[in-house]
Amino acid sequence: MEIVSLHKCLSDPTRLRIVNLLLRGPLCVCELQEALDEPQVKMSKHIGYMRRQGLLEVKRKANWNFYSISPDLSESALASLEAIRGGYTKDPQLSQDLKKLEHSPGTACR
Amino acid sequence: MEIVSLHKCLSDPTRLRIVNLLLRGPLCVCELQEALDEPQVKMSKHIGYMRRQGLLEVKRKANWNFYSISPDLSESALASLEAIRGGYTKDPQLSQDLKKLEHSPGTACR
DNA sequence: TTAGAATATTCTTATTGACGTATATTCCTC
DNA sequence: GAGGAATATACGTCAATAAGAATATTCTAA
Repeated sequence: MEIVSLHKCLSDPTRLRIVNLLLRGPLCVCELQEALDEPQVKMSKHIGYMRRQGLLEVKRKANWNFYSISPDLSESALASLEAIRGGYTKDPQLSQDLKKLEHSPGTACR
Repeated sequence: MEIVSLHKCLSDPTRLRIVNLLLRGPLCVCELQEALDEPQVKMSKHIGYMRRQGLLEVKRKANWNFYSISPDLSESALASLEAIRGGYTKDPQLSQDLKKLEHSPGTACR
């Protein structure tokens, strides 16, 4: 994955929030949607963007698409992502998203 | 500095090249220009962009503007930049820029 | 005080990106 | 195989960005 492409993925608030959650493990679109409380089309398009850039990969299970950070990333790319995971949890929005995800009442996809 | 703003700065090839060089220390515009071999206006505008975002700071010395990575960055932001410094020197363009900078025949600003 | 060097800004144009509405696709279940 | 749930795509619009040409600004030095 291109360095520039990685940072393009991280340069939008919604995408940053998505990546922040996916750093904890694969999630289905509906889980992301619930955690971020954003319209379906918005989520889908940002996810599609990151998929085209090679940052995300998808696995289909029955009716649900589970997305995760691509396992093919370079060390450098992973280091950039770790910077988010580690430090940016101080960001109120990002940490709130994580809380909401943890306390989510369980969605149909699990 | 906003997380998103930092990544916007890193999401353009020219800006990435500039940051890559500035991670080694302050440089004057003409040095950057020579190392990257890009038109003056292009350099100036990208530098201005990063300055407005809070990533760069400037110190004027006589006729020259020396730019450097802002010292006010958060730990997280610094970690993101370290990811570039450390790993992305594998990138042919970025490492070539560094070489060209080191072997530069000395510009008037020094 | 003028010429010139270093750098920034303005203007225009073309491209990309973000968003919403509506619609399509895919798969499951009955 | 029809209906519905989960997700993606198409289309139109508007804002942001990138690039080059031309011009402006700021400082130095003679």
